[in-house]
Amino acid sequence: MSEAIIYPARDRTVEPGQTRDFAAELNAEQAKAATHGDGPLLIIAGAGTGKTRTLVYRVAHLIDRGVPADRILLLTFTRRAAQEMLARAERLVGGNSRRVHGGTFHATAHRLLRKYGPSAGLSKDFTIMDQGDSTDLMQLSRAQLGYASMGKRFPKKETLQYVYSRHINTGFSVEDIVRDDYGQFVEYLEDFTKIFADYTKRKQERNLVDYDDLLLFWALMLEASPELRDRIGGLYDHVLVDEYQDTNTLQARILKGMCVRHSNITVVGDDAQSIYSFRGANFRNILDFPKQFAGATTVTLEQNYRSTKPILDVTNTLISRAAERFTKNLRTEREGGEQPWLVCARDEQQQTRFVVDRILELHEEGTPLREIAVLFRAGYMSADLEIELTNRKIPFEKWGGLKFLEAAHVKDVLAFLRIIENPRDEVSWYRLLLLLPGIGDATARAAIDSMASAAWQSGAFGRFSPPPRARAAHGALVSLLETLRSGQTPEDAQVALEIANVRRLYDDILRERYDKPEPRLADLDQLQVIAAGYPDRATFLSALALEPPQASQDLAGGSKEDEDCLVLSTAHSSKGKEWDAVFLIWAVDGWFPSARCLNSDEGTEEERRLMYVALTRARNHLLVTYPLNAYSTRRSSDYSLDQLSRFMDKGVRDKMQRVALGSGDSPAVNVDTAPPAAQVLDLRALLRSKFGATS
DNA sequence: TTTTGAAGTCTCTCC
DNA sequence: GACTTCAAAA
Repeated sequence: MSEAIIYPARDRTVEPGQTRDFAAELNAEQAKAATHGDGPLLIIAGAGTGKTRTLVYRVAHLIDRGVPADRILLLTFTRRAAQEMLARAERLVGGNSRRVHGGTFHATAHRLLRKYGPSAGLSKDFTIMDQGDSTDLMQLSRAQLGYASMGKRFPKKETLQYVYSRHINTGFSVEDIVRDDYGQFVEYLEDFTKIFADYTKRKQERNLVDYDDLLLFWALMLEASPELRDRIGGLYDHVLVDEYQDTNTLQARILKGMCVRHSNITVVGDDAQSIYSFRGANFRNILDFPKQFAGATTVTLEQNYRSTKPILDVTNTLISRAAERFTKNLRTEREGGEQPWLVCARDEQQQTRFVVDRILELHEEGTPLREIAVLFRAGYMSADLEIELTNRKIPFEKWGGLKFLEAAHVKDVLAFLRIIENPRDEVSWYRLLLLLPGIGDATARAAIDSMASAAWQSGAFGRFSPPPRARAAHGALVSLLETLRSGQTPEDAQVALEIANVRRLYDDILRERYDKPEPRLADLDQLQVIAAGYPDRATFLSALALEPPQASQDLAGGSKEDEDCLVLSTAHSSKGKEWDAVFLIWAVDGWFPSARCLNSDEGTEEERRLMYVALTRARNHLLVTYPLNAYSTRRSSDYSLDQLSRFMDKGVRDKMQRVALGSGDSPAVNVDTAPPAAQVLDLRALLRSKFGATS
């Protein structure tokens, strides 16, 4: 399949001074959006309608028009999206576009806070906490106020963190959130407030900033200080926002503040693809845009360039069932092509085998592995598939659901670095003190209190006198910290060296704690490799919090850009991407949609949109599979594990070719019609592929 | 006060 | 099957 069919034309570079022929390279609606002048612009862009292309051309148009590149701010949802867009803009307008400021809301907030935070009473050397750290700190607040040992039904630290975060991001009152989502805890409403107050105080005292603070402080700088609003808002002449349907109220406030002077704001989104409500996103944000920004122009993109008609027929039908919809059905000129498959497998193993076999078949036919993706609702659902791919030596890369930085041993090592960076980092102190033999909760708290009363001087921990049984560990830690503090040689591998030093103490602890330490030690090796790529400790720690590596390959340090390898991804992480062939596995009711999202209509609707996102990633081949027997005892529950996802209703199924995989070596059977020869699978033949067969 | 072992709780999505 | 929490032992 040549790219020319997928896109109307390639992004074309134009010599300086030359005018770009938008009419030739974009369709009418795209061109209208790209060449829009000043003032608010809302682009409703359905899946595959050239949203990125339009945005990239708009950036090019602005630069052509004389807007300095570094006065354009491009906010995207993920780091990957930002990189892709800036790379394409560069191809279009040349290196000049590299000066466009781009990134996620959080990364941009971080950059601005480092620069302007001190003018707003924020210490310059604050530490960023990730969600796990916030949860740990919430636990400290919870315990401090004596709630840890209250009745069993007191909300857990995760619940507290969720309510807090939701409150900040949506602006809903704590009371409303608790009533709506955690009715059983209404009696503790006052306690929620008390804990949040303590949590907030701790963050300030310990110089810590959580994800929500990044956004909140950005908004507050704009709203509470006319001077800062002028300085920060004055940095940019144009603000462009991707995936606007996934922004929340707090982010809308930020945008309002950033554009208060010029109203040059462009947002792109698709309400049918809003899938981040758990993060406070509200797709009504996109509908309210014209209200928020008076005089907004709206452009709707409905011409799909990605998928074939049979695929679009399925996805259009799927989304037509949504309770509320604001975009129309998409149309395509890509007639013909393979009808999407709906494949029923006996069990997980058969599903896995089918997917792998079919992947090899596609690959034999000339589809590069990189053009094939397997999608699923949650990260763990690909476990069996990953094993099989490894056995068959098929290279793959997994997106989303990566827990590398959340792994306890990685966080442990980072905790050492963080207390060097920020001696007041209570979360890290507590974590690493508990690692030491002879130190438990009580001693750790005593040590922290002692340091706090000594104003967190660097020698404070050395002067703390631990109980006798912890004396050895205390001494070892003190000498390690001294080594780390004194080692200020400005070498390239400085952070990596620090990690090596930490590991002299930590590796033994790790071996002591885990039966199988090898994989964890290997993780730490990887961490050292990553660290070597950063100039200094502060940059390294901030980058890890804000831009966690997308795939495990990123972690190995080497870029695998060139390598042809299959993509496994959660449905969430697949957004914004497209592949020639897309498999969706585990299309089982209770799995996708996830059972825990089915209590509410909103939850169900969001799951439907999520499946829509997943299926609209496909250009030419779409295969949905579901095993009949999950035969695991993963969860005893009242929903049935062996039914096809409710979203694959009759109307959707009728537009697919339905196949039930036979048992053993017998060929697959089309359940709708007699099996035509073309659909019979030859599993044996596939085993002879170049990846080598299993026995 | 720390450690240890046993019972109990859920499983996601992401900056 | 991994992680948390609780209660009893050291």
